[in-house]
Amino acid sequence: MPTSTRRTTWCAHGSRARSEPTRETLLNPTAFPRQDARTLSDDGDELHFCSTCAFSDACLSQGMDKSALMELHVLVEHVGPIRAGEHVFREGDDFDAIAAVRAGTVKTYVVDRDGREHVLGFHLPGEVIGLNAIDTDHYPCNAVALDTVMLCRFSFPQMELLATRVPGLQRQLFRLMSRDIGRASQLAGDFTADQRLAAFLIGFSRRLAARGFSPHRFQLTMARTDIANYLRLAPETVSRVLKRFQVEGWVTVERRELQLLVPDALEALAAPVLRA
Amino acid sequence: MPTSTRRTTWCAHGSRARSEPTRETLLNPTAFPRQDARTLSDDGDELHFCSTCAFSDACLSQGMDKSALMELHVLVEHVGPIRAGEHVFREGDDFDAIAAVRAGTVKTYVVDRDGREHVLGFHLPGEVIGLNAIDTDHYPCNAVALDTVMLCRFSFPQMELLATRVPGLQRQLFRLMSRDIGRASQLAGDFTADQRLAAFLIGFSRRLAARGFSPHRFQLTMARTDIANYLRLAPETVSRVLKRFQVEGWVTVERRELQLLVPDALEALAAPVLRA
DNA sequence: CGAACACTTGACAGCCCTCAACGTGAGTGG
DNA sequence: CCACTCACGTTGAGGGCTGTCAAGTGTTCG
Repeated sequence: MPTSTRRTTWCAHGSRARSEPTRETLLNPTAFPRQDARTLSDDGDELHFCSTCAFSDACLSQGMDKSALMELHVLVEHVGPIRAGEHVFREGDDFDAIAAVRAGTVKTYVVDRDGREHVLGFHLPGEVIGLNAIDTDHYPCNAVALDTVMLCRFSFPQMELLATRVPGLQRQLFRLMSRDIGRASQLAGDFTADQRLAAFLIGFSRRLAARGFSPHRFQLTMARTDIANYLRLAPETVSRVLKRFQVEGWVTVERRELQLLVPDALEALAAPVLRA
Repeated sequence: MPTSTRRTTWCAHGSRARSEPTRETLLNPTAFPRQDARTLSDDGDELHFCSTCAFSDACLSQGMDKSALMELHVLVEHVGPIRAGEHVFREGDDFDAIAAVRAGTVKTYVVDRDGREHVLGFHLPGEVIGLNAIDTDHYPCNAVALDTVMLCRFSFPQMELLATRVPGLQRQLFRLMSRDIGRASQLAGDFTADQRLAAFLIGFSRRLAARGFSPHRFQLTMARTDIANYLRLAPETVSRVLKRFQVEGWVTVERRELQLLVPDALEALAAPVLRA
């Protein structure tokens, strides 16, 4: 019943923000101690937010003043941990918030009426989910945690309001959405299985690198089936192509542990997809 | 040279705005006379803009006050006519404006390094182009007129600025971009040629209907090759499937003139694609 | 230890792309 | 009015990529 109105399952089974701000705290942002920790796993409880956060660019580089920064900070609601298999939201839920992934991987997907699952995307730390729900006021897809996930939740009505006062935030939202448009269309092309998988691996590697993780050795947090449903291939094809890459000596694959030995070869394959 | 910085070709061969506002006019929005004409081919020289415009919803329904409406109106620069085959912008051009199609059809596409053309979308009257350029500050694709095109051009920096003062406009921009994300991902699925073409025809029909045109009988403004490159099919396949639809008695096709006889049959086929 | 699940590997078939040739309509110039 | 050109579209034959089906292996978890 996709048309029914129903409450979001946000944080349905996860614990709430580890230190839920009291109303007094909300009105007194200075209560948050300033820290300079910039580790990948920081919990965001400082003015500069999580260093991995998609909004940190907006905050730090766009000349956002301190008061605006604090206002954004007050909006944040820490959600999690959400365990693997638990849903962040489901298709048809009322849209009321977007979220930045703080840790873990979120998969967004839809199920068509034939029961086939279509994976829309995998969202890594620092990336934002929920932007495609703005148009219809309902989430048009499901979002599920692939491993243990921590989120920064932002009420969208409040975010919208703040964006009118903070041009840097508005601009960052525009950029994020614009980026999603491009990313969504890049896999729409008719590419071979090899090209698709190479593009997936290179894209994954680049996104990890952008957040400070190793681009050469990383873990695939999703099942082969998920990759297949994302790339519009059969799971068997994913398996076969990965094998072929391994035989070529371009990668090593051990369960979900992946190592890129010859990134250039994959880049060459992926070129038409990534820079189509 | 996709990395080179180069001026946009906006209105490269078309005539400029028919009544370019003077600086005084810009500062005196009341100089624009109010009109109530709401025809599909109105030229937008009134407060309510073209009735087909994607922003008219934002203006009229979101409670935008009169002064804000006038400010938006002042931003509009009428561009055209642009003749078939002329480009609105090209990949790599500096991004400085978005545009609403006022009349005609615009095709956006990219050419990969193998020389193959990938059509990203067809943009009908009332729809907006250029939103996917915000992220990189350069247009990531080409935009070409398929027939005689008229545009409403909006300087994006000015639009952004105005959006901070007019929440309704900001919201409309968010909605438009959110919609594009969804639309871009819906053809990413692995569907049969029949499903893709049915979805294309139904989608085209619906979009025309939304702007007041006949949903049952319309003209395909693009070549079979364009449709094929959009749906990731071979032109021959498009031809064959269209033929099959015609044999089934679902449509009549005469060159680019198309008539939907049994929309339900096509809807059924397209269902997995449109509401995947 | 057994069951469920994820993943791999193999055989086969089907959809659609490729290649090729032909038909058609619009525009041009004689 | 007609011949010509050219782009666009159609139709046919053949082959390749990848999906489907099936069986087997390895891993996790109860």
